[in-house]
Amino acid sequence: MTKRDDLIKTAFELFYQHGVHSVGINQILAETGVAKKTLYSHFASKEALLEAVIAYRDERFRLWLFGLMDAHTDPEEVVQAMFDGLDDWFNDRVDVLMPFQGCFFVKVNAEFLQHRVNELCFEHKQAIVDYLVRRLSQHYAAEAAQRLASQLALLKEGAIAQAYLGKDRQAAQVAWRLAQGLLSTGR
Amino acid sequence: MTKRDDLIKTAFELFYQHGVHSVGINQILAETGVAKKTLYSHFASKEALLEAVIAYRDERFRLWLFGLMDAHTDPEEVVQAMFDGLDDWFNDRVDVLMPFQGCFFVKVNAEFLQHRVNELCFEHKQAIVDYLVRRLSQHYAAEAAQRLASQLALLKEGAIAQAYLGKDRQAAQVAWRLAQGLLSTGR
DNA sequence: CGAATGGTAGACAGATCGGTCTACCTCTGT
DNA sequence: ACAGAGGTAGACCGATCTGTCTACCATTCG
Repeated sequence: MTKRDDLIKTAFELFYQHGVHSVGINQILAETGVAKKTLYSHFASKEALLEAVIAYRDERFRLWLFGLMDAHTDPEEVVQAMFDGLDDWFNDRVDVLMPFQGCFFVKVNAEFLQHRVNELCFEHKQAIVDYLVRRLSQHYAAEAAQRLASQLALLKEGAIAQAYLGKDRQAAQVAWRLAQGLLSTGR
Repeated sequence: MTKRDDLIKTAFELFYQHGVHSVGINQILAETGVAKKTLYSHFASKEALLEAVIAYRDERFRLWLFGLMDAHTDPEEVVQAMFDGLDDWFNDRVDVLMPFQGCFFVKVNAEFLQHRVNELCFEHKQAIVDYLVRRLSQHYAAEAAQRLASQLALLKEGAIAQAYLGKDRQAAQVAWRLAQGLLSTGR
């Protein structure tokens, strides 16, 4: 593992747990054992490091989630794979995502306003909606696929929020039950 | 308006928009025109001010939301009142809540870990679930009321998340459609 | 061998933070 | 008129922040 990767991974863990503004550069350096000059040779600023961290988490999360869903073709199974995955995440059965602390992008987004990172967080969420639309379009009309994707995204975000702040580790199952109603009735 | 109230209101607006750690005491003082000594005569620390801000927002939000829902008795109307209210909030038609910037409690919660304010944020969410259970218990069995409240809370949080980070101002209507399916089928 | 490269350790600068304290001003009640 | 209360303005303190810079060390390569 390169020092650059080590910095990104450690920064992610600290940002994820304590928030971006609560974590200092020196804390990240102490945790990794990397020298300050090395950090600033890889990243122009703390903000540049944060952007790399966002890209890192975005890639990890999407690869994990889409990997689960790619294994199915039936739309109900595709969607179930997502909520089953969320259930695993909420209950810390997914090593690659680190212990569950809510949605990293929601948390980062909460700390900034009219800032470049807000756009990056939005793009992550949008990429997941786009994937849902793409998969659902194989079995539904364009309009229905779009509507279903919006509804499923809402259920996914609701589940994450309830699992974290609401401390309901079974929120993914609640969301999945609601999603089943959607897929069967085609509301 | 007392200086104390002015401080709380201004601190809320700044914390809500930019995050707690991004806003300094001096910024709040400059905005209100209150002297630093006056602030520290009312609040022991920035953290104490934050706790007062949380209590302020909690009261305002609950009074607004419960006020809407208290006006109805039929469970479907009670729930519809909630999602109609959310729709008004997302589209800035509720002066008392300030321009929509997502859920204040979710944002504050994101900036702290194992901290007193996390508990306060949780209590706000719990108070709303408790209210839902109480209202639904008038027309449903205890178990069904509990299950419905969990589902509705998930839909509410999902709508807020989608409206803010997802930039979907119609998220409340999406959530309401899903809620209608719940109430009619009694799933 | 000896120069260059790329790392470490950490002092340092400049800004900003939360919080304290002094000095002054302006009302109010007697 | 005058004492006291409560406000303002802002200097000030120590801590901490991001980011720069110097000095040194280890490895590698000609």
